[in-house]
Amino acid sequence: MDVNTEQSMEQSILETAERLFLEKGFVLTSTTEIAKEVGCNQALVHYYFRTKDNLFNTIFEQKFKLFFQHIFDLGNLDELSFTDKLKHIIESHFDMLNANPKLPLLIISEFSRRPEQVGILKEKLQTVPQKLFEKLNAQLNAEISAGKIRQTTLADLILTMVSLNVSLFLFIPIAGEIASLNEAQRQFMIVHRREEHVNVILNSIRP
Amino acid sequence: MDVNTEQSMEQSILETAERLFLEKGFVLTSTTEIAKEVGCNQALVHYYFRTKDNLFNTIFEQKFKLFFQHIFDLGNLDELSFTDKLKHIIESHFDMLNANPKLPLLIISEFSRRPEQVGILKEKLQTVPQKLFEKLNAQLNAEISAGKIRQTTLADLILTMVSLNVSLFLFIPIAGEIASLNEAQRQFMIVHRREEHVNVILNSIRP
DNA sequence: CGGTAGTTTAATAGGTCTATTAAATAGGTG
DNA sequence: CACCTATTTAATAGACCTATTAAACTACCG
Repeated sequence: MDVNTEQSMEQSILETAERLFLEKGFVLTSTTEIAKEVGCNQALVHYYFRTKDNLFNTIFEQKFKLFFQHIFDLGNLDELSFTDKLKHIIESHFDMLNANPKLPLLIISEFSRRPEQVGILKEKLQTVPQKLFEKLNAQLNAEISAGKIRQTTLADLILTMVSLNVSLFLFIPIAGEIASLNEAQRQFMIVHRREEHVNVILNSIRP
Repeated sequence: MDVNTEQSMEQSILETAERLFLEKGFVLTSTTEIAKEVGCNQALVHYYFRTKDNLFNTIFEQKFKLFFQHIFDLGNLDELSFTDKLKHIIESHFDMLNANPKLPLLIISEFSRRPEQVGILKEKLQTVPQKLFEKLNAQLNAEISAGKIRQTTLADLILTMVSLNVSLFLFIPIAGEIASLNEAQRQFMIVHRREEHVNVILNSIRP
């Protein structure tokens, strides 16, 4: 088989399923529809993945990791000041979401509506880089002690960042439906808010 | 019929449907299940509301209004400074969400996943109090001109507020599942973040 | 060329869901 | 009581969904 030009059915199913799950969520995506989009028989989906839950978990283990672990993956720019590191983390987290704008809703809905099922992936997420958190935390506390940053915690800062970044991409479809944003307006909003999130957070930690 | 002690079936169906829609979303809630919880025949749900879509729209027109219009409903504390008004708006918005913690996910998922259906309610939301927005906006611009607040827009401030407040209640189920928060920890987090959201926003607008 | 393992399909069981229909029941009014 | 309207139920049509099974197809290997 020509591996370069023609992908395996298994791979096609995976990619189509990923796209559909992200677009419509777990419940509204049927194995029948996945098969139709791939152009294969519906039984083939079950041949490769046995159950719809399996297929979902196979795909989104990786997505969950992306979503949760990305935050600390680049806090190791050692030479930078805390503020510059923070700016970098915010922008990089924002960019990750911009590249995966439908990921937050999927993760939030699946966690909220089918916690038992998604909880299976829980232990695989526990690999949060504790080390990097501790290092950043130490640097933050040093700056607080030096009176350069107001009293706060790293957890609060991260929660604020994730809240701002995630919400933007959650709200864009609503804004699109209600305020009828066109593509240019949508793009402007994204660029503008990227800056604004940095401003808000950096301003908010001044003493 | 004893109206005081025994509600009508129609009312029971409405209340049960509201609870289930909020818990599990539109797709995962069936008219069969609503009927079972109410203790009536499934056809009765359709007798009163004809379709599941009707039932959903009947219930959530009011919820949508609550969600979108609450923001400006109390910006009319004329004597307060802009900063104090803003603090008041943030806290009041937060409290509304705390009283309806499952509302944000429902609204966001339904808008994102079934925009056609929910778009029907769009025009009913257009009644945003333009007047109050303009008044607040004028006051903000005055303070900016006076150099008391950094350059920003009211829309940005509101988006930031909604992002912070909404996200907290979106993330709590996830935090509960992953970090296994108990009820006391959950409550502490809510009280703490209510203060923090005010701090972040008010600090962030200093010049 | 025959066999064999892996892939794909057709067919279908068994379940649930929405919505409709016709029949049963209840409650009030003349 | 007889009637009438509004409510409630039982039954079911029709659609779709997940998962399984057995049969067909393909390609490679000896």
